Amino acid sequence: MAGEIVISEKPGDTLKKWRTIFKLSQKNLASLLNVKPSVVCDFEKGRRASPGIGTVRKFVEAMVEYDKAQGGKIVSSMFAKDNNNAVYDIREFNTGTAISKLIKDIDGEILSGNKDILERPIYGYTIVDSLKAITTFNVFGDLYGWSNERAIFFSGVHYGRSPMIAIRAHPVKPRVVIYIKPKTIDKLATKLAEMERIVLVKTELDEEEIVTILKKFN
Amino acid sequence: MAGEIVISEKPGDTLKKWRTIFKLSQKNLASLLNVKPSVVCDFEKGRRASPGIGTVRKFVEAMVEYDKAQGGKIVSSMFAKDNNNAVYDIREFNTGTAISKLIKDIDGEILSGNKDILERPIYGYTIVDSLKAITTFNVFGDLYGWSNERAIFFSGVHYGRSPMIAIRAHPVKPRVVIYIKPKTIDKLATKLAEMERIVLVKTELDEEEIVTILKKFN
DNA sequence: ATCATAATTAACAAATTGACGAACTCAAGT
DNA sequence: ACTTGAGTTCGTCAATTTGTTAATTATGAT
Repeated sequence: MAGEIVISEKPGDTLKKWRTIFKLSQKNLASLLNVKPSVVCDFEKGRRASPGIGTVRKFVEAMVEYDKAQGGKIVSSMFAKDNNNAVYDIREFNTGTAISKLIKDIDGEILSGNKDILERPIYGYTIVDSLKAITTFNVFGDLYGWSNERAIFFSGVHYGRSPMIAIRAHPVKPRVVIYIKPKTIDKLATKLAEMERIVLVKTELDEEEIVTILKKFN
Repeated sequence: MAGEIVISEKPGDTLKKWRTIFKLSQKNLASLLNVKPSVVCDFEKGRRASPGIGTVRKFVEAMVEYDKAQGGKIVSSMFAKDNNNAVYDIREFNTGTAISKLIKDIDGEILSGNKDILERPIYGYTIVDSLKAITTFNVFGDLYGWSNERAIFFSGVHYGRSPMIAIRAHPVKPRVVIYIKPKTIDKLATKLAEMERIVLVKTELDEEEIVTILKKFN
C-alpha cells in the first residue's frame, strides 16, 4: 500500500484507489486526517508532485485504523474475495496471548521453528483453507497494518510445502503457523519454518473445535 | 525497499542500511544523485523528517541503477545468498525481445496463460533452481527496480506448484515463467498462471542449451 | 602524530509542500 | 427546478524541504 503509492507514477491515483477500496469519501477521509476535503483532493489530483512520506504514512494509517475500528471488514474481505470463503475465521485479540499458551490449548505439537520465541505474545489469528486461499485471493493481500504478531492456521494441508512457500515469498510473516490435520509434513516445510524463524505447529483438532477454544481468548 | 523506507519509523536509518548494502559512500551516492554529500547525510540523520516520495524514488533508483551498471552484483547476491548458487544465469537485454520469439527459440511449449501478451517485450531473464531458490533466499528479494517485464526459468521442477505459489504470493511478478524439464505439471500451476495472467511455458532443453541460445539475444 | 577520507553539523536561499477557504462543476434525488 | 453531496480548482501563506557552502568531527591508515 505505502510502497505502491511511492512507486506509482501517479501517486494520487493510487491514493484514490485505496480510499475507494476502504469505501471512504474524501470528506470522511479528510476528517480522519483532521484536514479539509480539498486537501485530500489536491493530493489525489497530483497537485503536489512529491508528497512527503509522512503524508503518505498518515493516509495509510488513517485508512487502516478506520477499517480496524469498523471490525477490519476491508482487511478481512481481502482474504475472502468472491464470497468464496477461504477464511474460516479471523479475529484480533484485545490483549496479547503467549504463543505457548495457544499451542497448549489447541493441543498442538511443535514440528519445528525457533523455540525461543514461544513466550512472545500474538494478537490475533486467521484460519485459512490453504487451497482456496491460494486460488481465490492474493494470498495475504499486500496490506499495510497487518502485524506479524499473529498465528495463521491452515486447513486442507497435504504436505505443508505450499503454505510455507507462500509465506516465504511474502514480505509480512506470521509468528506461528499451525497446520490443521495435515496428511504428512514435508521436510522442506520444517526447514523453511526454521529459516523464517516461525514456529510450525500441527494439531489434530478440526476448525470448529479450534474456534471454540479460541473464543475464550481475549 | 521504497516501501520499507516509507514505513520505518526512522527512514534515515533504512536509507543508510540500503546505501551500505549497495556498498556506496555518502559521497558516491551523492554524486549519483548530483547533490552534495551533506544532503545524503541530512536524510540519513533524519534532519529532513519527511522527504518527498520523489526523493525516495530517486535514492532507490540511483542505487539500483548503479548496481545494474556494475553488473547487478548486489541484486544477484540477493538471489544467491551463501554462495549457494541457486541462480544459474541472470541477464538483462539491451532491447526488448518479444515473448513469442523467446518461446520459439528455446523450443518451448505454452501450457497456459494469456496469449494476448505474447508480442509484448521482455527485458531480461533469470534461470533459477527452484528448490535451491526457495531454500536459500528470500525468493525474489524485495527489490525495487525489478521489473516484471522479464522471464523466469525454473529448473528442478517437480509438479510446478511451488514456483507458481511463490510467484502468487509475491507482489512483483514476471511476465513469463518457463519450467525446464518438469516431471509433470500440476493443474494448480496452470490455473495460477491464468489467474496471474502469466504465460507458463515448458521446455525440454537444459540450462546450458538455453543460455547458449539466449546469448544471442540483445 | 599526521594526512586523507568519510561523516556530521550549521547557516542560509529558493522551491515546494501542507493546509485553508471560497468558488465551481457534476451528478442524483426529490 | 432546486437542493444536497461529492469532488475539483485555485489563490494564498506559513512551514518544510531541497540544495549549497563551509566548518567540524570521527575514523583509519601510514
